[in-house]
Amino acid sequence: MINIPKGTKDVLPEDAYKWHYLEKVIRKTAEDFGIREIRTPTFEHTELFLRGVGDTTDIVNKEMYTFLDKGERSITLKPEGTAGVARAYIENGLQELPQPLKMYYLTPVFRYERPQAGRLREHHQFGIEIYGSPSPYADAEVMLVAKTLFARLGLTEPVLNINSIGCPECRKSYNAALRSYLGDNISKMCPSCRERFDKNPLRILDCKEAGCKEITAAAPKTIDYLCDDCKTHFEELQSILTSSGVAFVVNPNIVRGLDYYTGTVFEFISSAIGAQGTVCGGGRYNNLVSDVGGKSAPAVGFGMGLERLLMILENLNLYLGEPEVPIIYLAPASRDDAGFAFVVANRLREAGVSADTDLLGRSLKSGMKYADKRGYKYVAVIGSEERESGMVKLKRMSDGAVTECGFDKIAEVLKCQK
RNA sequence: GUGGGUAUAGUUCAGUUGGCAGAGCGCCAGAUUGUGGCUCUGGAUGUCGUGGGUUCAAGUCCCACUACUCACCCCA
Repeated sequence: MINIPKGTKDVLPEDAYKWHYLEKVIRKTAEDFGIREIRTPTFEHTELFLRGVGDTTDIVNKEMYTFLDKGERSITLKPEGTAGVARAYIENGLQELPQPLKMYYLTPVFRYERPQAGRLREHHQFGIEIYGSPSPYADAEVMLVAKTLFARLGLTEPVLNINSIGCPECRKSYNAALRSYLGDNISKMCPSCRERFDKNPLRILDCKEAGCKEITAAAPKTIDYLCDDCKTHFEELQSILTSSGVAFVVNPNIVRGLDYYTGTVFEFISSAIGAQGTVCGGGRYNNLVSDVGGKSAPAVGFGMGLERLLMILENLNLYLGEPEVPIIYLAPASRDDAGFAFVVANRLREAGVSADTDLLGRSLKSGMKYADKRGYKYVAVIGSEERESGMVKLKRMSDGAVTECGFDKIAEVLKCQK
């Protein structure tokens, strides 16, 4: 028995319609904002993620699926969606198109993690990217896309948390302030915080240890150390959100774990799923394009976890689309009729009607049971009577109502009735 | 990488002080004429996670391993 790799999931035929529904609403929402799809490869050169995502992040340090291909190139399965888009933006000269350039993607992403509720080794993300606009309106629009999508799915619940972690300039003065605030207290904090102190002090704010939380409760906040430009940007963003009716809370502890963020960061957090409540996370990354070798361009975007989103919808019993049920089942009256039923089914498909017939040599009664369980809307028995008279009885399974028509009229009748 | 929980049929789960491996759901077939749902009858499906140990005897007790799961870290 070979089983499924750890942290991956099968989507079975009986559940696939939920994904189709989700993807349909997502694409429509993106397109309503004038955002077009971009598809980039599932794997990239490892170097892209080292430079894009950042070589101090956990994602790059311990979670990437990296291997040498047969040409000895170091290849990595994408651990997030943004770096590949940035690469494509540069490589295809998209900077020369009218800006801003608004793109979305739907993609699997891969991270070598210990799975738990809402966390997988392969999951799927919907992401959007706006390149070429430094305006806080772009930040706000990105958040509005997520909020609009949630609303269309019937969700009001994920709470928008926003923060600004400032540009590299603000960061320097902030890190100094934080280190001096923590001072001797750092020795009382958890081991990972002590490590963060040197490596990435910002992350200390994100610690969930009770003791650390106590110490950081009154710690300096990044938003109090913003340079004038960053400060103005963050204030304008908040007023745009307010006037657009997008509710939010300023959460100074949102710091994000990817190095490319500058300035605005945000998360939509849900309480409807386990401990992993962030369903959408993003922000601004004005240095990413230049970091991966392009001409500097401002950018803002988010990634949204589709498995988590689906989990929320399921937990809240929200609409998830309709199971895709076939229209008609042609039940052979006997084994001898199977061949004719097979031909009739094919004619119906050519006429644009989804049709099935028996492939197992079932009895008529068993065929009826099968059609009932599979959820066909109609059943027609195909046998000697029908062949002789040239007429079939279309039985509607919901109430047993029967419509009689000629073989050549089946498609027409079904199209009218469904 | 760290910690807790769990592991018996396709699935959800019972299984007593250690004594012949079970149920519900699902699946298949049937209940006289060519018609589903309800009901009834019958049937198939097991390396009791794997490997050791204790014992006359282990699904049950002990040890190790593996997998799953939840949580930490981190992220969506």
